[in-house]
Amino acid sequence: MGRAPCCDKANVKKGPWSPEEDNKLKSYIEQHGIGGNWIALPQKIGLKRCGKSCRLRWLNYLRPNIKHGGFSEEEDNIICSLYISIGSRWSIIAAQLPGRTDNDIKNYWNTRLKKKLLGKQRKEQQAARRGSSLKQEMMKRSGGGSSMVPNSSNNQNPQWPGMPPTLLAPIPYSNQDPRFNDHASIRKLLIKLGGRFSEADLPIHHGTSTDNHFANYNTTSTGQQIYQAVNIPTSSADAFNITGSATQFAQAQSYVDEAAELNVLQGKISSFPAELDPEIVYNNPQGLYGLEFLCGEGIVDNRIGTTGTSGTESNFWGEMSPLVYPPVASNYGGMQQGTLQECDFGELRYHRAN
DNA sequence: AAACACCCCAACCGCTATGCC
DNA sequence: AGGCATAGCGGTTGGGGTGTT
Repeated sequence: MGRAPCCDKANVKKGPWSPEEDNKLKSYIEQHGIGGNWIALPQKIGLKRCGKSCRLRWLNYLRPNIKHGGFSEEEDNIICSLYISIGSRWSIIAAQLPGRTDNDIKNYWNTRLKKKLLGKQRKEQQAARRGSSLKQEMMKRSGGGSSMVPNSSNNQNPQWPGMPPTLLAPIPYSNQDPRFNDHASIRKLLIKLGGRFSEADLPIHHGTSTDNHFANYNTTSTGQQIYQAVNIPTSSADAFNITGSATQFAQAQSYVDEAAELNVLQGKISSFPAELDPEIVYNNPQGLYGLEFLCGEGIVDNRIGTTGTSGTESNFWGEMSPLVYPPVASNYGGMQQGTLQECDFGELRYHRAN
């Protein structure tokens, strides 16, 4: 048995809005407000539209101070940063971008930013391939060596000191690869890239005027930017420039609180190289199983090659890379006593207990 | 110039959250 | 406390626009 429809579908107009309909809706709301009931609104003003449709039209298009297109570099970074930290909560992301609607950001992400990101990934992969073949060539000339043991001089990742280079090895990419069709994978990829991408990485360019803002894209921006953007809210609610409703603020704040808690948790994990000996990780896949969510599946994929790929939002927080969340010591005690026990991090509890 | 392919975005759909009775 | 109505959200779709062959 399905849910009762919100309106009489037969007597409701669908499709694009006409200027007349827009005018009716806009002038009514400007004079009388919404009146707390979107469902009743279309009848009041003689519109043959569903209340939901009116609401969407107002929020996404007619509302004052709405911006369309022309996303700035700063907005790109904010979107990417928040996507890393909270995923596809478009309404919350929109609350951080004055004049932007969740629908707009969602569309922008799906049509532009995601592709930009994948373009970057492809480039890195090509670069890595080139580097890898060069390395093989040098190995041949020098008499070779064990591929199983990383060279000590190579054992640091320049971008993330202390992190074995293997952990950030490029993930094989193809357009058809289903791994890149889900949000979790994209987010991991974004984290891996440190949020860096430039216009040059954009595989497709439409040449519209709205693309101009990419012209000055700072290609030297680093994961630090992402780190800052993501972490600012955890230290101060003021940093969240809430332009939405009080509800949105409360909701956003709750995510911020969650993120702050995760900071603590991830802070513990982020000392991975010291506390989780890479040797153990590499040589003991069973021990790692269940922990991949703390390090990103790509890590396990690359090194061990066996991991479950649920790819669902259910383990959303767990999928966040510790790279994004540096240690925050102050709340660690509380985290140990409180949140951790309530979280369903079975494997984590297991490893903590052992 | 026409046909086709691809992209973008407005709008829809279905689900969950919330508030009220 | 439970049920219902509405609001709000995120995923998806379809049509128009633009680029390519």
